[in-house]
Amino acid sequence: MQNITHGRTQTERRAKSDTRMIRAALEMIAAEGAAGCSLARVGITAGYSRGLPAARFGTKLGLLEAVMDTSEAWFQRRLERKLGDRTGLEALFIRISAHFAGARDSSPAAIAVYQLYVESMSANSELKPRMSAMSERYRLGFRSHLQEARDAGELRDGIDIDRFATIILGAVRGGIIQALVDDRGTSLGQVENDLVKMFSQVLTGRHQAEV
Amino acid sequence: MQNITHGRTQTERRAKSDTRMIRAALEMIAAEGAAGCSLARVGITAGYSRGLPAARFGTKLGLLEAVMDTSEAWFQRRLERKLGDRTGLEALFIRISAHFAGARDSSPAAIAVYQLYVESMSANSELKPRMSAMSERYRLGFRSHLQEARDAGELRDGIDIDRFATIILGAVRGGIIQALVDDRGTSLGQVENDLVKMFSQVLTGRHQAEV
DNA sequence: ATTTATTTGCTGGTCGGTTAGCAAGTAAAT
DNA sequence: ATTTACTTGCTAACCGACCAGCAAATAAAT
Repeated sequence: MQNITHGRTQTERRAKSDTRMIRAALEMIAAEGAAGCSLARVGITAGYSRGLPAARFGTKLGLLEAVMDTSEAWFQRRLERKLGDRTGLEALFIRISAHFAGARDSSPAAIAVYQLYVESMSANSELKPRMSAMSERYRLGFRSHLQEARDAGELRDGIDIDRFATIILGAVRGGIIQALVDDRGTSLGQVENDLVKMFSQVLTGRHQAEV
Repeated sequence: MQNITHGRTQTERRAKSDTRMIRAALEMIAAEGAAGCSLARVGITAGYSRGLPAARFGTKLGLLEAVMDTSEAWFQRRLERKLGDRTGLEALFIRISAHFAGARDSSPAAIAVYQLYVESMSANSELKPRMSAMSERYRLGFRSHLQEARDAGELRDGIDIDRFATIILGAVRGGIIQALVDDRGTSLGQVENDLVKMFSQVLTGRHQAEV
């Protein structure tokens, strides 16, 4: 094994091996699903031994949870940078775009999280509660923008913001998954555009200018 | 092993073991994903030996393909019965409901197919082309109703029926997956109702009577 | 109708490969 | 010197796939 530990301090060492292993796991999950992502291969692919992932994350579930946490943090950072101080409907559409952007960059992080998301649909998935909690955080993100939009008078009457937050998140995720299954990247932008236009019309009650 | 071969003819025997194994596979996939569905356990659970699934379906991929074919045929039969001779927007909404109904019945068939659907998102999934083809058939189902609706003058101007078929299928599947991940059955009906209302408004251009 | 030949449904042993997880040991930083 | 990062040896379990062979069902021959 070569000397890959150029970072001198222990904390740097640990951080470096952590990120390398997480990255390897992300790509492996994105390519073959969670089942195809084995602890041993993660260690080797990251440039370490086959035993390190188990030593670091304890169990495979621990590794998957670390993957989830890292990816969600990465998405939230990117989202906040894009959002700036925008609020209301404008922020809502930026948030929709951020979800699509994550998938469009073909960033393994986004694809892997979707993989884990859908796999947690299984009845007895150990990461189901954690995934459910993450979904609720995403949903509340949309909900907060809808609340801001209502306060700013941007919404037509009769909009149930809780229900619409659910619908929007579901439609966004469904569209992304569909595009990923169908053919990589082809219609992702198209679907994003159409969804934004549709929700704009539905939420405001009037048609938007054709683009 | 009990005498489970009450059907005397070979064709009956084969049919019986086929359906029993497919059913076992469906439940296993629904509960633990495709990876957790092993050939050996399928055989045992179905009441046969662990070697039969491999002898019958050849490979694991063969079993998964048989599962897909069976489930899609089941859904299509149910759908046609519900559709009757309805066309246009009415048929569109019935079709949406049929997708939700499949999931709501908690029928393992529906859940297993969703599981396979999302797992085929993986880059190198061997059943990706087959799943992609099935998605296209579903999409064309929605598209045909949109075409009928346009011919009947039910649609407002400016509706791209190809794009909308994509959007509708994605939103339906996304909503179902979300409900399955979140909590079994709670919001499935709610999401179905909201989606129908939303698409009704968007496609016709006018608000529907509140329910 | 009875016997014989052949096919078909099904069983269970086995093999090579992979897995997660643990324990013991080595290398590096403090 | 002691803690921390990391590697290696190992085990028990499981996987898909292949195989030889048994028994029931079917076809052919008598």
